[in-house]
This record gives sequence, C-alpha cells and structure tokens, in this order.
Amino acid sequence: MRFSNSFIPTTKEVPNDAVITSHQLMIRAGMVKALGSGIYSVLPFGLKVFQKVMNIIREEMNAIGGQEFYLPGINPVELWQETGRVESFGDIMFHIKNRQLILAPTHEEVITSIAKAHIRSYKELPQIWYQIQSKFRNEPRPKSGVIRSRQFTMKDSYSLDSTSEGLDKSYNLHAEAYKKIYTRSGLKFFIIGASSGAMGGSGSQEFMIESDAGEDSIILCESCDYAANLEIATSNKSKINFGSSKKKEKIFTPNIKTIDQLSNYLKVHVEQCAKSVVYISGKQAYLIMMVGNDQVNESKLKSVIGTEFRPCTDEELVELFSAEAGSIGPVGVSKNIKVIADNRLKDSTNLITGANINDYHLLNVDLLRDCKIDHYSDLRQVEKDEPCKLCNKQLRLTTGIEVGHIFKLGTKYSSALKANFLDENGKENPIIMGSYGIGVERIAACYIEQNHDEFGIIWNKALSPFDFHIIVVNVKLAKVVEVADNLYKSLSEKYSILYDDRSSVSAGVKFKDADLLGIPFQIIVGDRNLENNSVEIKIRRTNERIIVPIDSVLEKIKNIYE
RNA sequence: CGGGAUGUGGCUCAGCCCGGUAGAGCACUCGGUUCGGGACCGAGGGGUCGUGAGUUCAAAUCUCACCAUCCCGACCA
Repeated sequence: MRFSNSFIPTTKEVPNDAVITSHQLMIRAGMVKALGSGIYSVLPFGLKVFQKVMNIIREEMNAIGGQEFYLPGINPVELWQETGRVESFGDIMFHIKNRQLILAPTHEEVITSIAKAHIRSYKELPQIWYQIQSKFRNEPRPKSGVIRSRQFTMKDSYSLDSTSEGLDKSYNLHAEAYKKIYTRSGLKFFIIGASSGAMGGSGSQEFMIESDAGEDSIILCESCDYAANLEIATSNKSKINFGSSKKKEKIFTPNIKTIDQLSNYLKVHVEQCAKSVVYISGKQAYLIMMVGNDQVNESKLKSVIGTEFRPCTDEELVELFSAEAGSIGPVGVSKNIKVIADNRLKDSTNLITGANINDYHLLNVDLLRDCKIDHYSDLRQVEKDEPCKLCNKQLRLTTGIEVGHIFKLGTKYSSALKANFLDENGKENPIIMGSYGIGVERIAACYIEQNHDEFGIIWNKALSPFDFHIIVVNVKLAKVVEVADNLYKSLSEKYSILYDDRSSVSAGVKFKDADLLGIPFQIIVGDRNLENNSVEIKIRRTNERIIVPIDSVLEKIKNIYE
C-alpha cells in the first residue's frame, strides 16, 4: 500500500486526554480516534492490528474444535429477565428506550437459548461455540483508551457438556488455547486464580498482563507459581493462639476506637484484639470478626453470604448493639445477628473484643465459651510480603490488566432457561456450561504497553499491520524512485508492504513516522546507498541497520523475515 | 455516584488573577529554496473563546447553572 494514498493520520503531539502509553501511541499512530468517552472509531491501520489479533484467536479456537457464530448485539430484554441478569448487570447494561431490547454486554443468554432449541441428547455434546463481536457495557468510568471502553470487541466462547468431567476438559482446552493465543501475540502474561463474581459458577482463572495501568490487584509468589487475584488470594498467615482460657473481664477503655489505640492502651499485641465489623444485607445483619488489623475482603465476604451487602450505619449500630463503632463485639449479641469469624480466629481464647457498651472492652474472650460463632471462613485480605501458602516465601502485590477470563459456569444459565438434554438413562439434565472471554483491543493495547520505546510502537511479525515498510528517501531522483518502486512491486507478491512514497514530506518525517508506526522491518532506499547499488534494512526493535546490495536484496529480506 | 482538574483555530497551549482590537508553535494553502532523522524564507486561510443566563458602557476574563472530557475513588461479566 502506498502511503501517499493511505489514510494513516499520524501526529507528533498527543491529545491531552490520553494518559497511558498505549493510548497515546494508538492515537499518534492513527489507529483509533475517540468519538466520545469510551467510544472509539477504529481507523484502517488499527483495524489491521485488531484483525491480526482476531485471526490468531480464530485459528486457536478452531484448533480446539470451536465453531464460530455471529450473534445479535441487540437482545430481547425478556431473555435477560429469565436469568435474572437485568438486575445483576443493573446500570452496566444499555437499555433501548423505544423497544423492549438491550444491547448485549455478553452472550450467555443467546447461546443458551440456541442450545435449548437444538440440543436434545448427550450424543450431541460436547460443543464449543464462539463469536468475535462487539459487546456493549455502560461503564461508569471508561479509561485508558481502548482498555476500558463502552463498546469493545470480545471473543467469547461457550462450552456445552453433559458431564462435569467434560466441562473440565473443555475448560482446560480453552486454557491451553489461550496460552497459545497470548504467546503468539507476543504478550508476557500470567494466569491467576480469580473470583467468578456475578457470572456465577464454580471456578475461574484470569489471564493478566502486569501493568501500572492495571485495574486488578494481584498477589504473586516470587518463588513458586502461586498467583491469584487479591479478591480470592490467601496466604499462610497463621492462626492465632493466646493459650488456655482465662476469666473474662470487663474493662474501661475511654475513647478507644481503633485496634491500634486499644493495643497501645492495654499494652498487648494487636493480634490479641479481635475487630468486629458489621454489614447489612437486606434485613440481615452480619457481625464479621477479624484478627487485629486484618482487612475484610469484601469479595470473599460476598461469596460467603451470597448476596449484596453494605456497611452498617452508625445509627443502625446503636440500634443493634446499643453501642457505637469501636466498642462492638460478639459477646451476648442478639440471635438475629449472624456472627461470621475469620479462619485465623477459629476457637481462639483470651481475645479482647468490644463489650457492646460504649468505652468498654472485654478481656479474655473465649470464642467457644463466651459467644456463638455461626460460621468460620477465610475473609481476610492478603497483604504484601505475607508468606505464600504453597512455599512460604514472600508474596508480592502488583496490578494487572485482565486480557482473558475463563469460567466454569455449571448450570446457572441452562437451568434458568431450561436448556436440557437427555442422558444415557433417558433422564433430563441441564447442560453444563463454561464461558471464556478474550478482549481483542486489550491484547493490542497491552502489546503496545509491553513493546514500545521513546519513538513509537515496536510490532512483532504476528501483530504488525504490514510485513515491511519501504521508505523512499528522495522522490526527486528518478533512479531512487525506480529502485523503490521495483522493490515495492516484487516484495508485494509475497509480503504486505507499506510504501512511503510521499513527495510532500521530508525524509526526516518519514523516518519518524516509520518508527512511530513500528513495522518490524524498514527498507530504506536512498541515493547515498544507491551509489553503491545498495539499500538499507533497519530492524525496528534493535535499531540494527544492514546495508544490502540490490541484486541480493530479495534473498536477504527473505532470510531476515524468517 | 463522591473528590479534583480542564474546556480558547485540526493538535499542543498562552491570555483569565487585575474586564477594553483573540495570540504563539505545530498542521493546512500558495510561491520559492531545501532534500538521510519531525527543513527554511515569504505570503495566506481558518476561532459562536464548551452552552445558557447574569453583572457591566464593555466579558475569553467576574458570578451562577448546565454540558463535555480527563484524573483519583466507588463500581467492574
């Protein structure tokens, strides 16, 4: 393609809206153009990259037996009411005003409705169905360019199985396919255990890129392969033990509100103080007990109590406990209040807790003797530098961008929509499903985050919009143009070429644009080397320059490319 | 939704505090000179100063409301 006829609007300066590198470079390289907050037009140069990504995904999905669908982006709202997801998506889902339709944020419902209509027997399973299409989410705060936008391209696939062993197999096929997709795309990625959140289901993993621009907090072990989203991460922080049970006492603790104040005042270790935090879910109050300054991990709490919740207000505290924050505790609370304690507190003795009387605490509380704990669970948020639960080495806390997420859904959607099949015994069962998503634009953006320098993008062969970038340095010299034209023609037979034949800009502009656009190999045709019947090949990533005689240039290029 | 910032030509920004003819660089058009790392000279075109009210003889500038965008937080299949 001749640059002179192309629409590749490169810019020297960055719009002040773009903050992260990939966003800035995508705009400067003329890949995308913002239309509104979280809404982007994809321009030809960018589309070529996205198409490369989509083709890699398509090849790997086909390789595990996936079959591609094209599904509607507008869906009847009734379908989503049946699975309860109109409510669970809430404001994230776009609703069409003049029809009972929504813009699909994902496609479990549509896929399941197709399965319901056509799958009858276990003999028709398993199936892997996928699509690569636009999804719509009314993000409250779009950010970081195409990384979090309101319309984006996602490869979503869905596995349909008749057994849980089958689901495991489909899930693992996807995990392996995803590793190949990211590896082929040139991303440095890792896999973490993740929460399945509102998607439901029994297990899930995320594929992450480490990045300061990331929105997820991740716990990683430096010496083994433990890795988990902070939402579910656990560590080897041990249970507490304060010896055999002593006599409970009530003590005066004036104006003591925090665990740190309490431990200072009483000259005890913070971990001997048990913190009580209260949440409300619907009409139910939950008193959550944690060791010392351990933080409640609300994702874990949500999976324990199973519904949405909110912190208790100060007024409600007084109503429920006759005491204010800082003096709340588990001893003698109403039976209507559920008490859930973190695993570290299991059957602990000699704790210090609030007395449910302002300015008083209790010493030597024995959880077995003095109060009724309804349930113990892992509720604490892991902190950095804690010991790994697998190898006991230090854990690291970092942030990442999610580029893929795989879920074992189970029968949540098939049950809701009655997508059943008959098993070997003629018994009707809901189809066992998995769902597996990859963000197309995110792969491209994350690649740029990981592969750029001060001059621009550095594409690899897999994602580069073109194989070679030919630059003709001086278009006034007929001989130079002739050589470049011939090279363009002969290379075009086998490779995709961006040919910078522009007469309107100086050589310097062409060089800067070439580095910005980041095509891996530049072929520079200028009179300086032509005097020696040579052209120059520049490797974008290493800045290595190779002078090649014209008569061997095709062979040399072939070698360099492979 | 809470906190903060910004809105002036296509882009980056100055001007606003202290009201009085709307500016610079880049980009664009024309002419000329250059021609291997974002060239130079000359001449041009292009702006309802986010929108709407208000104060004032006079508003880009002061006041109020609204809108938009970005950042932090909340949220995030």
